[in-house]
Amino acid sequence: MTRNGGSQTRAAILKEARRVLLDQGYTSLSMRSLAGAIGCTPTTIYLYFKNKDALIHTLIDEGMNMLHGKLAQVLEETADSDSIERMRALAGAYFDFGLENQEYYEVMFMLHPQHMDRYPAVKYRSARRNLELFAEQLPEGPSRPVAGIQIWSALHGTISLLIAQRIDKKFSRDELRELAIEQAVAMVAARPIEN
Amino acid sequence: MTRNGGSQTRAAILKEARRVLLDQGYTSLSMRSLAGAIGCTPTTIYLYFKNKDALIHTLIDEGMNMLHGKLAQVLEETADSDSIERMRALAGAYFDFGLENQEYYEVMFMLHPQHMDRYPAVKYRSARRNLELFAEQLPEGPSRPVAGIQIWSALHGTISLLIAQRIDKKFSRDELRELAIEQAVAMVAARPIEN
DNA sequence: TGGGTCAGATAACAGTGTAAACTTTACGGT
DNA sequence: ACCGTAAAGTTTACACTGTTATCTGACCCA
Repeated sequence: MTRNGGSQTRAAILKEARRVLLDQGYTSLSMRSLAGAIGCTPTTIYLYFKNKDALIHTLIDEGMNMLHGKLAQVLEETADSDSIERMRALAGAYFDFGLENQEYYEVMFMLHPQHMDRYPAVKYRSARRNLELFAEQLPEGPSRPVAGIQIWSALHGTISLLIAQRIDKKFSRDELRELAIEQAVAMVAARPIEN
Repeated sequence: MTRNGGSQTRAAILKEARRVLLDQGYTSLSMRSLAGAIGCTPTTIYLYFKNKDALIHTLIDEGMNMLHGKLAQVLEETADSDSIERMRALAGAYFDFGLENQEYYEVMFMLHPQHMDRYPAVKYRSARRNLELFAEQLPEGPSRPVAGIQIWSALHGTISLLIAQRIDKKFSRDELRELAIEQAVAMVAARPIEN
């Protein structure tokens, strides 16, 4: 490969990795095919990423930031609405992000924990930031954080089962989307659990 | 390998596959290590299973039957309870099955759709049977089937995020379990959506 | 002119799923 | 008792995978 000052190569690796991830899926993302596509040898990638997991972690980070950008935008657009309408928009945006960026969603939330072993704890910040946006729409109280997780989990359940193709095709995505969103909305109105 | 009449070998393959799946996890389940453990060559396995996916499909089937057995037992035990109590027990049993048989749960509901491509459509029956048990606890109506899916999805969301280790450890499993179950129960009491 | 440093390449190790061709074993019929 | 056949299992090979240790070549600076 012609030398180009390092950071350009790193960028090329990530660009191609994104492309493969979206076009062919995670399974096709191999260090060798990646190197072949950008015109370098596999070992060159190891100059910029400690290993394949580190590369994936970078993609996870990207995904988390994309998601945060989208959710933050929704919050801005619904600043004048009530918290129910805001949650409806937020849940809808999360759902759509998952299905429109399936391969990103997969590495972000579905990839085997083995690949997360070396995921630096610091980086979870960008992930947590996203979830807090859900919790913040809920009435204050000691159970607010866990209720935020619950909303997220339920949305994730539908999305991940759709992505994993475990739901009978006779159920339409729109139908499932609507139901998942309304369940999230219901938790905004619900009285917080006292304890 | 000493010859033993075929079906014994098939049984040995499945037994060892189960063991590896539960002890070392899906990632460690390789045709070669499997063959090594039962004392045959990798190609012998191909006499009994078309390929690795076919072997996994068999394990998925096993898991589906295990799950069905457990849920059916719960239904028997709660035959005299009301539908709310029955759903509480059902959801709890599903949740516990997922976390007590993580590796089974993974291949059943979380494994990449690529591995499902060749999963014979007929076999989905055993999967559907499980989900219908949820729907049957709901009030009758046109939206009953999809509401059953919704209950299942929400439960799956929490379980799969726990298995994938994407939930902050400060949230206890019991807390998340309770919340997930109560959300399922809430759908039994809810008025069905009229349309 | 000589070092040193950094980007990248070579070659190799250990592993993966899978297919074609080959060998061994067991059994049923003459 | 023998032999042919079919089943059961093995050998060998292909085309992949992630990863490492070692080596090469280019550039900058003293």
